[in-house]
Amino acid sequence: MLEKEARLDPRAVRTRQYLQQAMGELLGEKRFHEISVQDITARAGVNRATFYAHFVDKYDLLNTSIREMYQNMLDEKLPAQPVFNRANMRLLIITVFEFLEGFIGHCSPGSISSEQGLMAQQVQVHTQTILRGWLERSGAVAQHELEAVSSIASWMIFGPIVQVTWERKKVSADTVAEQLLPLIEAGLGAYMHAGAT
Amino acid sequence: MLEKEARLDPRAVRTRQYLQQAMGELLGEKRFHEISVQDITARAGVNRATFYAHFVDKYDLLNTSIREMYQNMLDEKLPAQPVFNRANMRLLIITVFEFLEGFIGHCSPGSISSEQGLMAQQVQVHTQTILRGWLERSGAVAQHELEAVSSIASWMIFGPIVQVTWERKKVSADTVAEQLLPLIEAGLGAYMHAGAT
DNA sequence: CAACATCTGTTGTTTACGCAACAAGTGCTG
DNA sequence: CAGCACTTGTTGCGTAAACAACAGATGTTG
Repeated sequence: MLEKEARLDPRAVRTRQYLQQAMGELLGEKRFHEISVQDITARAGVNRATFYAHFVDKYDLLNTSIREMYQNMLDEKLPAQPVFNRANMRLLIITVFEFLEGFIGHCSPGSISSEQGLMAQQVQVHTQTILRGWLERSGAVAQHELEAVSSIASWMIFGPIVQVTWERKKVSADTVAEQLLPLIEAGLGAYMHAGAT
Repeated sequence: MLEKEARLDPRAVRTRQYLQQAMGELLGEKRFHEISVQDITARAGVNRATFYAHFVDKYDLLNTSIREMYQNMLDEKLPAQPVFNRANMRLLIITVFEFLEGFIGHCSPGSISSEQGLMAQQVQVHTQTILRGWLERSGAVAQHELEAVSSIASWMIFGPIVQVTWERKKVSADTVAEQLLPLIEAGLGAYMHAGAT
């Protein structure tokens, strides 16, 4: 992602950071449903009314945080203006895998907490949004097909990875990518850009 | 020190912390006279106009920071309401020694920078202020003698310690205290409280 | 020395945030 | 179920900080 268009007031930037950091700390101490907005703001040292100037509720805070962390990881691994091609799909698969593993990899098998469910959902939705952008940039899909194709593509990546991650199978991100790419190409190769980047 | 009487607005507390932390970082990178208020506020992420809402200039910031750090160390080592007695003088000597050593102990012998000079001055002045408070609490000194006695007492502690520290002699805080206490008692024993605490 | 770049100290205005309070909602307990 | 403690979402007001701009001061350079 390029430089933000409008510079945010440093105070607002800071406040959001405090709130997000507080949420992260509290999630390490108790379950999501046990955490109140009061807890978050007290931990962050921010007035509770200020919380509502930035987020609708604690779900909004969590979802936003997850999306931003995921997007930061994508920004690190992918080119600045990715198109829908094999190389970028590979990088995306690896990123999704590593991101999910980072969250789920620390739980006992079969245990799915509400925060993990929420987190997984955010990753899927955001992955779809990203793919939609890629497809639009490539111009290989008709406008009315964008939603369908991006949804299918995201689930082809997301579904198998979620299953592998939740079942705690010992596989590497590269292995997963090598297994998924041929299948994705078989189904969506028609929309793929032939060139690099 | 007991709980502050009026709760400071958390925003102001934070801003001061940022500024003080920025000063500390910059002092590790360049000399005091090379540091501008602009540098400090940029590092702290605080608007320059805000700096002047809290401090008169960069000297004020440095002096205040030194005094607060020193006072924090004193608060850790001394009882809540110290009186002018042998035990507390001993603790004070140890604290002064350790505080000065913490700043000066990392320089080459004979090298006295302007920040160290400023820092030493703050310690002497603050030590005198503290001793004045002790004497006043003990009631063993007439009002018109408070300044003189507290000044003498502070220099009897401060002077020898500064010399030892600057000359880089390898002595412990306890050793210095054992050497200074008899001399201080000989000179100021008449004002000392006999009891503990 | 004049010109210039940089910094300082200040000012008025705008913006984000702190605070106290309130009504309503939620969960727990006897 | 009623009572209670706690939380939520919101509001109006006051406060601290951000911002842009200005005049003056300071240090450097040709």
